Amino acid sequence: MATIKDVAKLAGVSPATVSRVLSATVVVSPKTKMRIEKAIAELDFRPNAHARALVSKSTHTIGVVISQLADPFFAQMASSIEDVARKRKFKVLVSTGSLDAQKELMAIKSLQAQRCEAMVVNSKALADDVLVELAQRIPGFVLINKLIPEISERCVWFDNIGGGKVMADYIASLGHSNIVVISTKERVYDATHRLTGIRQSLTEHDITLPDDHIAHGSPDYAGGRKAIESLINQGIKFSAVLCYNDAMATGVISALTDLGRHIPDDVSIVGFDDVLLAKYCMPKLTTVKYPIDIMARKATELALSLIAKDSSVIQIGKGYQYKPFLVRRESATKC
Amino acid sequence: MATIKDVAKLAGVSPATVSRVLSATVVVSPKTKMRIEKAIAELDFRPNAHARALVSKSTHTIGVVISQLADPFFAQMASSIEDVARKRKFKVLVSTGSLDAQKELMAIKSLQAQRCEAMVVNSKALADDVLVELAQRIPGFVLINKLIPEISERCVWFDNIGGGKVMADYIASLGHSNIVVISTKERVYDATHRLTGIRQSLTEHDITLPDDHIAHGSPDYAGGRKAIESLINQGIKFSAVLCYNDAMATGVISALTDLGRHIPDDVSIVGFDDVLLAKYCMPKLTTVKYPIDIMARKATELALSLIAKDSSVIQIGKGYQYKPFLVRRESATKC
DNA sequence: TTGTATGCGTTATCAG
DNA sequence: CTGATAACGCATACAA
Repeated sequence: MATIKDVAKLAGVSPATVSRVLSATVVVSPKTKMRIEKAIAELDFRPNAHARALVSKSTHTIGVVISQLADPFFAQMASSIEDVARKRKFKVLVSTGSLDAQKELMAIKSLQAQRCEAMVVNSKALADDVLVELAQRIPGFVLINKLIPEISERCVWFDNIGGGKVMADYIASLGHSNIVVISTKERVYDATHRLTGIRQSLTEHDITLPDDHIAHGSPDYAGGRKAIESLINQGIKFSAVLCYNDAMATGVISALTDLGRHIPDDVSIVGFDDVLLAKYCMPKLTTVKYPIDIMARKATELALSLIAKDSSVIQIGKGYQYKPFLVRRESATKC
Repeated sequence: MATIKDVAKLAGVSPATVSRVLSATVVVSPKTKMRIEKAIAELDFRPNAHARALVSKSTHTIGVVISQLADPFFAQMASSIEDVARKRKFKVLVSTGSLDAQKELMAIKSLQAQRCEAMVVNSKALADDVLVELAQRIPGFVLINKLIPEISERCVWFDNIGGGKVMADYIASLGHSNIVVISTKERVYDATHRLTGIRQSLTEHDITLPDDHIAHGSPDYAGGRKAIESLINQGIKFSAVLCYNDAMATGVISALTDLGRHIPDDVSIVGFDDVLLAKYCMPKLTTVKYPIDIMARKATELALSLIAKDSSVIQIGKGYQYKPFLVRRESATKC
């Protein structure tokens, strides 16, 4: 690929002048400018971003760390980040961290090696103190899935406990008292927090939730199926199912329907997240809204503002917590 | 951030020696090696990828161009690419091109500026000759959504015409003859090819498909709803609906169900793509499998092999066409 | 085994 | 307005 020297030679000027028309920061005579632009086009020249990064010490790149891209929830998140990044002329580097602390750290280190200026990370496995250290070391580091008090101004998070409450409150208000919970062990924080919220709410409503009314599974369709089947096989009776997420809820619906149970007449089901799926499935899911798109946008803007040189005002806030709310659709009804 | 010089100074050696332990290509005495590694850890040093790229002329980066990340289909594609890339220690740079030729070109140019060695692009809007030129200029360029004869060995594509046939053949074999098609105008190639396949099949079965039996909409849930509603409002009768994709199919199911029609007893519906959604919705979608995960893996491997220096054997094939097949689930039945 | 010097492609500083 | 020249951080050919 052609370099700035080639362009300079072809246009009969010095590399410095070519650089000037590229950055458009200094005035160049219209004549030579035209000549240079012609040479650029002719050679199909593209300024080497690495050389630029090296000398300018700025890469205009934002890194994204998520566990997996294929999950609609994370895809939505990545998409929102990409959207605001692109509008600000930032490139997006994606690194997946699975659910493994080692891999997550590798992902972040790789992003550091690329000299990403900003970083939005959804960490499932890294210890808090490691994340705190990382945040201190990396100026544009923003955490998107949890609050760590020491770096609260770098956190954007969702009130999962409140989310658990919302779903349990609703189902209690519908008159249900035989409730089961489909949870997961794979996304530690989220799941335990949601469960905590559920327990709080149920206690307030004087509804008991025995341990054997809680089943675990992988946080997807298959996991939902298996979990609800295990509950049924144990002979547990229930009129309402509170699910860790929408995907599991669809698995529950499917398993129950196969067994001849009607949703929501026989059993009410509440999901969590409100991914696209929730609107598409039948019956449409009543679920708890997790505004990941808005959160991802905010996180990206936060990360970008942290590294903005032109902003004289540095805002140190207390972070951004987002609240859940119920989306009433068709999968839950009165007992 | 610390540089190689800082490390060298701290370890009491020359930068060259540090570089040697980093690349692990030349033997360094165990003692100095240990000293250097200690210094690296102490300074939390990360080799600057840009400086490396500049001098080594290799970035180990693969670029991905897709129209949008939020769509489950593209998310799956990006995920598969990322997966094989990571296993080969390649970074992934994502650029979205919407459905606009200008933006797609911008996305590719940006990836070029980053000196991506490989590129997997799903182009919806760029003209074939532009793509051919791009492929010729960029060694690791692979097209994932269509065949362009001039660069067939750089193409991985799906037989959309065959896919249209598969769905129409099936619905015809079930005895349906009043068929409507829900298509879209937003993804030109795919949609017209699928429609072509449908027409071919129907002609073979002596079934007519009047133009007013074809409705268009955005390729999503809402588009499916609107399209089928417009058909109904026109008073068109049908017992089977062939949809451009699964998302539209769910919209159709929803609209029809709202109108009291039962799926599949009253109306049979066939989707396309077999995204996750198809398994989750109710009734589960009978659909045409589009093996995007396998295709994306293949495309990535192809792109990577194109730039592999160590492969003495260069395979010039005729590209990779993937065939559709029907996934029979619950949304279609005998007339 | 290790150190020195050079260059990768750009930008920025300083003269002219 | 334009042209040398140095510097960014690293890898490598060449010396030692």
